[in-house]
Amino acid sequence: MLDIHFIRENSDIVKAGALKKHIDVDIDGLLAIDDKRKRLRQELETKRAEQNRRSSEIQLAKGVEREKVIEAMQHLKSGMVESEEQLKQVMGEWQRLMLTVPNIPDMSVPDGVSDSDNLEVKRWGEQTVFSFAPQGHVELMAALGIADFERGAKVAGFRGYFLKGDGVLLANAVWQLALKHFSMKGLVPMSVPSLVRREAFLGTGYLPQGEDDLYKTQDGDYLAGTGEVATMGYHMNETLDMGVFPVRFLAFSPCFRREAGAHGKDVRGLIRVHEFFKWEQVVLCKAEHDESARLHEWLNRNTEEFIELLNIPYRTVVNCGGDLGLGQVKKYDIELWVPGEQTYREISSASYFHDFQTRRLNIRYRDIDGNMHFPHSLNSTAIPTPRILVSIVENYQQPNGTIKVPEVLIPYVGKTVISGTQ
RNA sequence: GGAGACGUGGCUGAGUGGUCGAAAGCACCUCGCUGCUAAUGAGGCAGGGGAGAAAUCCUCUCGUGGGUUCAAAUCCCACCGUCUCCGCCA
Repeated sequence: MLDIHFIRENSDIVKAGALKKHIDVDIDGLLAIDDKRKRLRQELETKRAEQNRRSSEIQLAKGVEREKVIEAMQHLKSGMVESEEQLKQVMGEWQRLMLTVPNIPDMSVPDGVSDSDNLEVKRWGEQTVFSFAPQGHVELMAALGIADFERGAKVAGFRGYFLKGDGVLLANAVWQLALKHFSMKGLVPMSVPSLVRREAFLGTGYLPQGEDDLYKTQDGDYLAGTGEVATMGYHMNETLDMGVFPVRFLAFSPCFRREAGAHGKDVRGLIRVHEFFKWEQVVLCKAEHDESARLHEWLNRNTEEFIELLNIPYRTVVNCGGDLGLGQVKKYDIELWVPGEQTYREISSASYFHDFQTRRLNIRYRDIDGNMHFPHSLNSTAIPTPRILVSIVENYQQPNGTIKVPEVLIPYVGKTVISGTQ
């Protein structure tokens, strides 16, 4: 959510921002409603002031005088009911519109409509060259018996999967290495809920617009698609001490995604699944743009370093306006080389939001002068499993269909080659 | 699933119809005292919105939303949340 004062004073910038994000929003409509809201409020406040004045007179008045004032009050009050009703209606509309106003993308965000317009800003490592015809991860893993997609579908339905034997070891090894790598950066590990109340989804900006992408329980809670939701909810409705910044969390959680709009996409394998696990970096910092931008680079670099440890070729893109979420100011995606598809596939997403989320979540802090501010928030994937396994097994495959274990994972996997689980 | 209790400022916690946006303590800030630290004295200190150059003034907020009343933190209703006990259970 943006500050209404900011929207009023910078309506051109807000409109341009929405345009860049290809999001339809009625700023003029909002401003008209806001005028109405201000006017009604003023009227009502004048009447209330009158009421309060009279009310204190009643306390002092005695006898007949008192009766007279009370009667006058009754008239005054009936005149207020209508204004109150009107204001309530206007407020409802106002709030609904406020939730639709997107945050403004940074100057450095390129124009574009979809992820195909994202701009590559970095490329690391050589695309893996094979002396044989490389296989895709589905065939590789199924043949080794470290994943089972057929039974996955039998039991869990479309996009279901089992990991098995060394597939589990591999996933576990990634988790452990991630825990070590990201903790050493100063992030505090946290195991966070996936089953979360609606409030935190509204606060992070996943609702009200993203209802279709979420699984909902019969109790009205939702299954989170990312640990970001619970982690941002952690300090919801709190006033923080300035000394805590930057707050840096490393959240681990199961993630659930309906993939409602992705029916034809990535129908096989571990790229797009309904249920996975993710380490997520979440940061709160002082309300300063430079600090946000600096930490954004830092978060993204943390993940790049992790991929470099695994020694998998990747590229980093800066997402175009049309590929940004409602609250995001700027976003980097890291994409790993997937030999089976001869393309780079997204593994990570790092974004910052300024105070868009903290406003909605009512997270505040007091500065040295005692003034209240909404801190800035950022988040970035640390690493998701099992998607990361796709790039690991495909890039590390050998002619005989076995998988070399990446050097850094050997201590955790306990072997150098994955040669099959029966 | 059954029964009950509770929800007040950054925190703890008092407050059962007007003089309450709210005692007291902690934390914090300013000034004073004090070689330093510690201790201590005086004062200040909730948030949102509006008017104003400012001082200040107006208004709303005691979980949320309704209701009663001239007047609600306080009474009534609904909802949300938290806790305790019993039952079940990994």
